[in-house]
Amino acid sequence: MAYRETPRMRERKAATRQRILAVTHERVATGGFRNASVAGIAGDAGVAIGSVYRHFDGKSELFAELFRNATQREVQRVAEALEQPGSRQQALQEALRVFAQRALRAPNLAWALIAEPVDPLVDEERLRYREAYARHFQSALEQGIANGEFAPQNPRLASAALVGAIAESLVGPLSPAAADLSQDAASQLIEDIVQFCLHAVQPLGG
Amino acid sequence: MAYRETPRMRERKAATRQRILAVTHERVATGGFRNASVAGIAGDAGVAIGSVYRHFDGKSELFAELFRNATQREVQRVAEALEQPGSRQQALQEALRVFAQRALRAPNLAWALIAEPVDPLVDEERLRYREAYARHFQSALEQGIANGEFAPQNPRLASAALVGAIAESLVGPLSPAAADLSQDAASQLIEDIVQFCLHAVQPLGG
DNA sequence: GAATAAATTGAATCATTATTCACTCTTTAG
DNA sequence: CTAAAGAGTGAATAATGATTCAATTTATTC
Repeated sequence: MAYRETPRMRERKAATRQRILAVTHERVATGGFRNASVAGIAGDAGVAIGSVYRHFDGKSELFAELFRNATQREVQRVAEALEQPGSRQQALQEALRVFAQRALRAPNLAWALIAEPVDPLVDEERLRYREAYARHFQSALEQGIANGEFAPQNPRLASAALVGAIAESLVGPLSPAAADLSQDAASQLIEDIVQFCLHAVQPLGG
Repeated sequence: MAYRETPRMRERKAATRQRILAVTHERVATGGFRNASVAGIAGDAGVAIGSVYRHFDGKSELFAELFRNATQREVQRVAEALEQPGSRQQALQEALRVFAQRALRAPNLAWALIAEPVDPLVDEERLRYREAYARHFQSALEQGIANGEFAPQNPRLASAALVGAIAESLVGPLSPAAADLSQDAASQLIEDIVQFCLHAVQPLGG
């Protein structure tokens, strides 16, 4: 026998794998999954096309893993905001702000994660992603409804509607490109959105 | 000279053109623009592939025209509801209901019109479509804000958020497939959505 | 019926991308 | 240094789907 995988090689391979994921992220964040061809990714990562297939079983698997990584981070941030003890209104407000801020900072990425059609493997991940959001928002809404901080309503639907309202406001073609917004205008937009969403779930009494 | 276009032929051509548009609509309503290949369209319409190109300059133009037709109808319905005189709340409620009902009845079409990425020509039309919606919703909101029926808010943003909330609630993967809903469940879903949206724009006092 | 012009056809072509695989290059162990 | 085994390569292949166009058919006029 002669060749055996060493820690050195294992690390190097892991680094390449990471690099491929990183440049894919870059491409998706710039122009969506459509913009992420295998040839382009390989080029950006400085490896041959075939090498991408050495690290991933195929484009779908690469995309699915990327999606999982990216969304995990997003959901994590929102979940943290919602897990703050105390007023459900304040927790929801903060979570919405986090969601909106992150989406506004990377609108193409947000769109790719929320809505862009890609392929069945990614769709599966997306389902999990949405369910994760729904779980968090929904439970905060349920708690708030129970303690009177929010109006009685269908929490599952409201959670979807909140996500939709934010997504459309931020990434829909109606909104000016995020890049063109001044810092102030961006903050104002986020505050408007958060206000709209909070208002939507609050009891009519205030 | 010998051949000259006669009314008979003109009609026949127009009929074929219409048939192509109709089967394209059918396909888009079933599985989105992705499902509408030129070969499939030609087959459905009972003409050769090449004939599609006799009636349309290309797939993009065919799609753009189809999109224009389909959205015109949608916007028209919503606009009619909003143009009812009297309470802005009631008008908005009715318009939201119409929007939601139509989207729920043809969720794939709704998704194709609202969000599916297709090509730049369609994107242009989509921009107009959204602007048309925005104009109508926005002006109703502005009137309602002015007369105190709605809470003071950014009407442009609220209009986008309303569209997003409905779209996500209805066509997002969280919602069960529309086909599986009983008549009652569908009505309930629509009422919940309308309630959410109305609540979002109402003054806190009620 | 013959001549003409337009309409129709669909196989061939072009374009785009994912995927493969025979080959070369590197790394490792002895 | 050499042999073995894995890693890396990228031209070739495969799959999909839009578009073209030479040949054919059909409609019209005289």
